[in-house]
Amino acid sequence: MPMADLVYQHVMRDLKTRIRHGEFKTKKLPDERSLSESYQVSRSTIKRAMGVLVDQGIIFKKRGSGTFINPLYLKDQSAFRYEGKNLGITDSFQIDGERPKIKLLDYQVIRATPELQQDLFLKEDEFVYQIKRLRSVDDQPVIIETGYIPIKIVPTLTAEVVQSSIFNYIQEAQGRAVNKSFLSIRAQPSNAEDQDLLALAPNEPVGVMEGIFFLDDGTPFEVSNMHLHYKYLKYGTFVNLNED
Amino acid sequence: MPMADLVYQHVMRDLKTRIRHGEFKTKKLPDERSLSESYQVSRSTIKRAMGVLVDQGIIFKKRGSGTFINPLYLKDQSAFRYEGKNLGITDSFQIDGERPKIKLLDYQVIRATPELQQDLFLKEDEFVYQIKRLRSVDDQPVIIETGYIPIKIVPTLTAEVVQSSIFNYIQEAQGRAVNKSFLSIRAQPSNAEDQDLLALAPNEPVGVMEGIFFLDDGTPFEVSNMHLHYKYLKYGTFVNLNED
DNA sequence: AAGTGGTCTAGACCACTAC
DNA sequence: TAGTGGTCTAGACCACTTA
Repeated sequence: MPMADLVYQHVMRDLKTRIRHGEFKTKKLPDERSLSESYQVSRSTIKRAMGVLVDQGIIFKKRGSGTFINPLYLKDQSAFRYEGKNLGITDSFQIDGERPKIKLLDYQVIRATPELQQDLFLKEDEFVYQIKRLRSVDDQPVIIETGYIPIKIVPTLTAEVVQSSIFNYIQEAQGRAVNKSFLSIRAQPSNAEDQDLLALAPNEPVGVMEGIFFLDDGTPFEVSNMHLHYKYLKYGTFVNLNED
Repeated sequence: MPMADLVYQHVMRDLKTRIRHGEFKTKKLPDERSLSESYQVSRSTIKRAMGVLVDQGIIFKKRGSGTFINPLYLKDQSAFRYEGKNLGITDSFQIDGERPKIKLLDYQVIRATPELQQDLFLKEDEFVYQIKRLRSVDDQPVIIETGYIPIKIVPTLTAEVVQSSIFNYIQEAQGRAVNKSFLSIRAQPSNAEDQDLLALAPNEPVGVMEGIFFLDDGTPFEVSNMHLHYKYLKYGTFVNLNED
């Protein structure tokens, strides 16, 4: 991450920190004009910073009254570990700031199935990498991930690269960033492999996340199927039922 | 719906229509300054309108180059049905267009627990309805839902209303709509009650969704805890991996 | 160098809430 | 009536892409 020192991002992060530290006991934030004054930035910038927190479900606003902290955020911040839109998925997956270890389970090139052809906009007889990996945090296996990437997009992929971050690799090698995805989330009973690799009891389930990841020019880059240890499937999101 | 005639929403909808009608064959939209001119609004307003479309995955921007239409949007708009809308939650819960049957399991008024006081912005000694319902589709039990609603918001609630749609009721009775929610989603092994009510085998899990629903003025309206039959827990969303 | 999107400002005016 | 968030403007300046 560039970690730019944009003003609104700085304000946003600072507010988040102050919220987490319980500074606003009344659950009410200072009004926008005061914040504009204290941060020495324009009110527009305050609004933008707050807008991110609203999208993340951390705060909400009541016109005429003020800005309030979402009680759920204070109650169970772990549910916000992925913070709505900013799900750190697959390559950039992080838990408590620590990058998971990766074990390569399988790595080969296969002919794209009809489904993959559709999802990745491939023609018949095009090929994809099939990459199966196990990610662990603190020796706790967390995700079994099977990814499919068209060889024509990353013809230079190697087994070595695949054991770290593919997203970083394509960013560095080609200057193209992965910045959007479509995700679908569900749950199901664990199968034998899940139980084996994720150290699950037979009655414990897995979360299933299927995603299509896009490059910044809109090209579908990867289809990924993930089985998550159920304790790590926690998705918090703010849903605005308007705006369409 | 108020369907306000906000400028940025008008621009947003107009752009979406023009995109759908294939007006921009080159996949490139006019630049922001031109649009500002042609719509006779400020560039900021153009940016805001476009921001909504970016969030919806319909367009994407490349600094220095321009604004482009996501090819996936033109090829398969159905994949873009978009978030909350199909989520189908609680009252508006729908599966394949069919409204589920509701069985009332429990209905009483209790003193708000400290946790509920916090989530619903209640003072001590305020009361809430506790409503436990089982929803079924085609005789298949799907959701065990326990909801908590402050009596002061809907003092006229009855057992009869509770067996259909509370959201519709408050909309009709008070003209207030539920239009925002914060949801947290996870999964866990089913307990005895889950297995009994949802007809689950011991190894089959439940999806757990906890939500706070807000009225259009920002008032927290309901806290809901749902146990879903795992086959009906499916959440799809667009994720922007930037901004954090 | 020209064009395009990104950030930020300073302020006007509106809509709603609380007292 | 005072306070708060919402919308919109007009414009400055920056960063990146393309040529």
